[in-house]
Amino acid sequence: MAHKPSIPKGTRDFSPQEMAKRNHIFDTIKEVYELFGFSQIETPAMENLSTLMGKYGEEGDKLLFKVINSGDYLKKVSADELATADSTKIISKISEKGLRYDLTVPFARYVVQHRNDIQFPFKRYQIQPVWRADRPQRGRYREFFQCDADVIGSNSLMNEVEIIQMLDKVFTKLDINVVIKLNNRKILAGIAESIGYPEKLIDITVAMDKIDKIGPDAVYDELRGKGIDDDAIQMLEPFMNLQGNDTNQKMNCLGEFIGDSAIGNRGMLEVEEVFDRLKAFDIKNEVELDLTLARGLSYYTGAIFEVVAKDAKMGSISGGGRYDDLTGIFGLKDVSGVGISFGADRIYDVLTELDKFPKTQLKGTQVLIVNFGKEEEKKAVKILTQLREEGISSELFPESAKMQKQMKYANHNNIPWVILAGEDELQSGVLSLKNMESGDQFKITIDELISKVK
RNA sequence: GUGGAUGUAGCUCAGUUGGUUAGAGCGCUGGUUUGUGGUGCCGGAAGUCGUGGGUUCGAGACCCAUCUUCCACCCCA
Repeated sequence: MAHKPSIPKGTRDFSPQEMAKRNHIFDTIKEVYELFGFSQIETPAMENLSTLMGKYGEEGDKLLFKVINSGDYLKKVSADELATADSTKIISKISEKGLRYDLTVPFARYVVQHRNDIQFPFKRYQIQPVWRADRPQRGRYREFFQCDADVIGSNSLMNEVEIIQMLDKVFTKLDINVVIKLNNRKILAGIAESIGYPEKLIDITVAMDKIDKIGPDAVYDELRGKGIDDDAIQMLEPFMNLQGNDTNQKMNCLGEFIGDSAIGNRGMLEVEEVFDRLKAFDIKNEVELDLTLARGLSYYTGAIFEVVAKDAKMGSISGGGRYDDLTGIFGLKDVSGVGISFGADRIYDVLTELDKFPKTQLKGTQVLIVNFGKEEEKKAVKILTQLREEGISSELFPESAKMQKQMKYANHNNIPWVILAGEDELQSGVLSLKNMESGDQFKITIDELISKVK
């Protein structure tokens, strides 16, 4: 090898062992989604750039991977334009496709495009990779999988409640202790309104969101930097300091604060209703009203969710919210949706850190038949076929290699049973079966073997 | 995108103020009287020291660039 081949920054290969673990995560999520009545769709890796641009804020546009046009892609660019070296201007001429940044926007596009075939409310789930041209770090990749579930075409807060149940169920099944954080964009809007800066909603919420990380003083500094005056900042203080999980206290404090804001009040009512409806269900994990939870995506309009693992240092491992008009941008008005996304790659990292992957061997080959040579192979093939017909994953070593090599192969691949069918066994008509874990070996007939391994 | 670290056998890492043929453990591989893996013993292969330049009589060590990974910021799953 002259130069070792490599893969692009922030992308990864997955080994068979890793795939077994990843599938454990995907299967768990899928199972819960289907249990709640969601059905699966897929959309292309590439979307038209016009579908993606402007949906994720200014930062998001920068993080989009653009796909350069095929053929002579510079043909449409004049020499003058090229000379300006203005990449933002030129990009629109040389690229009209981009890799999807998330699954929600492509879904909105899907809903609008197929509106006549869809029966609302439409509950779909989607498990596919997304791409972001971010700088990679731990738990942060340029290609990663999202596992989305959305209900579109229903305003009922029952959907929010179901989503919280699904979050709870998935993380309970995966054995990760989490805090499910809940907030509402309308409350945040009420706060911005009450301190006199309704137009600074995004700046205020982005700053508030960081309180856990950088502390109140740094948040106030950032707000000042955004042009919020000290009086307004002072008004924020009381509930910036509201910690813990006392929902009533938070709501009371909030009521006094944003009582005059119509939108704020609506947000409070929504949150109250969600908590109220939630009482009818047995939720295993903590559900916390977190008034500082903001979430960057600009399309959220109501409930917002975020899930954080209690026992691992990792950003959010799941997030979502309600968006009242995502399809509006694509020409379909007044269709509200609410959804969540599990970050499978981060969940993988958390499970690895906490050593929480199931210990029981994830299903692989159960039986290896040792290959003793041409003659014995004929009998071995029959046994192999019989085992497979019984639904037992089994393989015959493809060549009559040394016994040591074949045993090592079984060992390395965690194959629990090895069948020895050599000259002796063919004579006597019984097989030798070896348990690779205990090392025990005994004579057995094929039928006994099948019932034992099955 | 901004700032800071990192990169030596497949993996985890040693490598002294620049000085002969670059080391260990694990893994891999061969043997241990040829029908038995995972534990023992003996042997072996394996590295253009991330890549490309430069300084020097001499560079794995120093300088520059570039890439990767990691860390902080931004933002986020």
